[in-house]
Amino acid sequence: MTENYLELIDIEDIEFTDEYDNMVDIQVDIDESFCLSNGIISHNSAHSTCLSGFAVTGRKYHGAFPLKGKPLNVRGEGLTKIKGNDEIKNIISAIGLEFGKKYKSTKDLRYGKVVVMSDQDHDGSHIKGLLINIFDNFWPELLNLDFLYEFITPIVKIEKGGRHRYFYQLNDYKKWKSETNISGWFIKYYKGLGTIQPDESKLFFKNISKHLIKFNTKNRADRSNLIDLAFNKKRTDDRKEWLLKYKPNLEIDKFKIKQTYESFINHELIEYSMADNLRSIPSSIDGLKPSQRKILYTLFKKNYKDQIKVSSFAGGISELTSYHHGQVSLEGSIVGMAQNYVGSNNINLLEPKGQFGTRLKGGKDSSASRYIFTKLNPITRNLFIKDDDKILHYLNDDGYNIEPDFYVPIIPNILVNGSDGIGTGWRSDIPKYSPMEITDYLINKINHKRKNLTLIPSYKGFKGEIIWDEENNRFSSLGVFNKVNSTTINITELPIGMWNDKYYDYLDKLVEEKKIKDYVKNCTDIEVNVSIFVSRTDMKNILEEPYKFLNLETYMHMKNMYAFDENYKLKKFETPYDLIDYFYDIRLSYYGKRKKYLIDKINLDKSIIYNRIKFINGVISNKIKIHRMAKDNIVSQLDVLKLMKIDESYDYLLGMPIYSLTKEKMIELKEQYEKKKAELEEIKNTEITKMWLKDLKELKKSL
DNA sequence: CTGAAGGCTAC
DNA sequence: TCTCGTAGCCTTCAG
Repeated sequence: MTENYLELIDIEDIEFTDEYDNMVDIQVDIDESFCLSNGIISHNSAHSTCLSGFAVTGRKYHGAFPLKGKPLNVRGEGLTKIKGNDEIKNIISAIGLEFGKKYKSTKDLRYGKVVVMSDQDHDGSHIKGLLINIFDNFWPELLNLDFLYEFITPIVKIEKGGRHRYFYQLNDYKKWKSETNISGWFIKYYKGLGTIQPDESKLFFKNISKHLIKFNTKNRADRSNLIDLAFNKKRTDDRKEWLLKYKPNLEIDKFKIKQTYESFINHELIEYSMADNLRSIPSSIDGLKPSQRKILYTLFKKNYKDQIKVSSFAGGISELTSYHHGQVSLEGSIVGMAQNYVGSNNINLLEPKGQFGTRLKGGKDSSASRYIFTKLNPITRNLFIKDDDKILHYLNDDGYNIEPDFYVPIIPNILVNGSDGIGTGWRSDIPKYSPMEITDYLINKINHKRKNLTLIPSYKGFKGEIIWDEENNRFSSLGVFNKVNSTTINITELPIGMWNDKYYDYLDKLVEEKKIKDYVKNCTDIEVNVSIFVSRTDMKNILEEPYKFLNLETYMHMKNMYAFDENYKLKKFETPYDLIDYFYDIRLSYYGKRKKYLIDKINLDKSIIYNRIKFINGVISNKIKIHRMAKDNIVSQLDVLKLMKIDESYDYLLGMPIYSLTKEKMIELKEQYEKKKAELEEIKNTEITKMWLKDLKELKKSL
């Protein structure tokens, strides 16, 4: 994790030059009159970026304080929680702030300015926002006092020969790239502050005034309202509206245009919120979030022969797919995809080899990623067919092809494994359904059956019942209990999402409240078996509303079935049938694409064979003379005969081994040609729905 | 009615 | 090295 800095610097007003020459940083001596007070220094690794800088500026007037992770969103939060938050406590004591004080100047503070230094990425923007939120919430007057700044570090560095240039805006870099022949230029992206080298930190701190951007207030009320829009936990509907108005590519050049809080929220923070949704809410077509898709893509592409350690696998994914986030998070996603205990996955696309967690703790009992292994579950390729790999739209990360925007499985995986995601403005909850039933539903739909199946959520290995609750517009999952005798109840299944540990807590409470006498657990990590002992009189009451009393009921609903459509617009689905209908048209069009791809491929194969036959025939019959001929001469002979070229060359003919220039080989090729011809006819005559049905049949076999 | 908890990808 | 904290939304449940 890269640390984010709340950097405390006391300086006089800084004159910003209108023109910032970012070709080379200009060397300027640090003006000590900028600085006034003591610094606060932390002790961990990323802190060194700042400390390197302090080697130039001196530490007398600068203090740096490292933050860990995301700061608390204090808006609407109780004072007890806020005052108990270590991070907030430290920030307040470092700056010398007091709750409830209305600041007219920064004289009483230990620092006259606060500079936020965070990674130049989406989460970095979020952290800046959360810090702004703290000040606006408690000390809004401070934000009118030229108090808050951000420290800007480059996003990209380009180098050639002795020359180098830093880019601070992606648009500037893109513009340069489009206008320049980039060959010979070494291009380095700064992902996180950790990329910055110590001598570079020194350079940036030497020119500190060039790197500080002040946050300005245009209008105090507007500012506070906008910050409230972003961080008030109750204003999710306003945030939906805000995000629906999002327009991409509105990067503001902070060096040329005065940075305001308003523009920060509307042009920078909003990018985080959009990205937050993109990573948290799945695609309606493959049911995957980007990190999961990267995992799958890597498995498909690398074709590991054996199981691979989860921690090294995560490294491989980062490398291959330009995953720019933390390893721990990615490892968590791998583990999640391989889990197969009741309530986790209906089809675990990855196989768990080692302890990946159990229903006892809802998967939280998985072992560390360096101890556990995984591999592709073979059935995954029955869902995500290999022939489709060629027709997907692959994303591009700065010139490298990475995973596709979405896969197109043969059944809507989003319904198979469901999804939970929490974004900004929206969350997405999609229950799980039986892959077998979805497959049958699709087969019926393809065959235009009038009456189709009714789909009810389904969880692999679940022994209880799932029933529709008309009154509450939701499904109930019910555990399984048994009255053994007049004082004993035996429980053999817990409802979906009720993990054993959580259930024992509940029973402990019942014992404490004397609602039951005692209980005995005989559970394994797979089988539920709990005996509950009660009095005869209590038994009667319990059996009146057993599921409620025994806490054996959980719910699942279809109120938040949001997923991204094929254009990555957020789409709401009311029922699983909606999702299938949407999926159906897209999948069918992809069968069309697959068919076209296969026809083109077989056609090419056929032409190659045909031309080889013609070539061999020519050589044998001496129509083509190759003995003692220069290559150019052979090529012109082939030109005359109008043989096919591949990539502007005849290499696929001229590269044939000598021993294939025989009659026997020609006969063999003729057989192959006939085979290809038949194959082509067959595929041309196969309706795409038939192709689909064939895949579905294969899937059913492996289910 | 309010507050807390849980789920999950990220810091 | 491991454990723990934070965001974001929505439903459910406890107080």
